[in-house]
Amino acid sequence: MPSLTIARLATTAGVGVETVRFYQRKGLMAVPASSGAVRHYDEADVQRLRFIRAAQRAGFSLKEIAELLALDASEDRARVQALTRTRLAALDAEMAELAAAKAMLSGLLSECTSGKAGPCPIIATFTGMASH
Amino acid sequence: MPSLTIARLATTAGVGVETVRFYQRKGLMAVPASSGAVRHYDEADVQRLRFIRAAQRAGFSLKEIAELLALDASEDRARVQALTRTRLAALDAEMAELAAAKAMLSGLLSECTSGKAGPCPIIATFTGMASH
DNA sequence: ATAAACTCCGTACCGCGATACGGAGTCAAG
DNA sequence: CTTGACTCCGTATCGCGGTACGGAGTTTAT
Repeated sequence: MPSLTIARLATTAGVGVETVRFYQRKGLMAVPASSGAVRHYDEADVQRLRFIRAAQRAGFSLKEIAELLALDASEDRARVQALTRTRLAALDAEMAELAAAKAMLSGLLSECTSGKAGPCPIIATFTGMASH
Repeated sequence: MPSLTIARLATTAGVGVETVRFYQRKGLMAVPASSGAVRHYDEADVQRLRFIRAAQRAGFSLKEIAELLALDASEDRARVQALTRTRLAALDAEMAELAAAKAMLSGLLSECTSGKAGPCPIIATFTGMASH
């Protein structure tokens, strides 16, 4: 059985030791029972940490991730699907926001590049497109 | 001259009174000189607040927004363009992240919808695609 | 067997962007 | 001319996601 110290666990999963402890405090990971004074971790813990990072990249909060982790072992497909659909919708909204922001900034950039002299009309550019 | 109290300024711009004060403390807005005990605001302040919200939507931090506001009156087109280009690049990166997250979640959703019974393989789905 | 490195655990602190609280002063309506 | 709403200002607190510190105990290499 591959037994890791907390430092090896952390570096394997690409996080800091303090972050692992933080996740333990937040209930995202169990603190393993220690036979002795030093606690040991295994491959499942690495997977769990990797999952947490991936879910964060998908925009889930740590609280939601805790729920997903709890759900992983459960049969509650409906709940998982609900969380997932909610997040997908949020992602679509965020992408639309980003697209709008890109358009705005591109506009500012061309305004600011083409003009000859004087200040770029930063505030005017933004507020003109701020209808949201 | 349209003179607004802080509460009317705030609600007109769609923020809270405390938020206006917060921005003043952060140097994003000047505290107007008061003739008397109550300070007065005008349309330019509303524009400024709207600009702040728009710039936030574009992903600028308050610190960067403070710089943009300072730059608005200056002739430093190069600096404005640099900030803008940096933010555009960051937006592209964020959009790629979101697209990847969408793909991941869509995968999970179909996994979880199609299967008959038992738990959805949440962790497995994420960690399998976590190559990033 | 001793020094260096690591672990454990609690607690404090960080940056960000707000939001809340509370006392004193002020302003407008009845 | 009082009452109630609003303002001013300082300071405290919040939620999020960590990061840092420090003392005591434990492993590991030499």
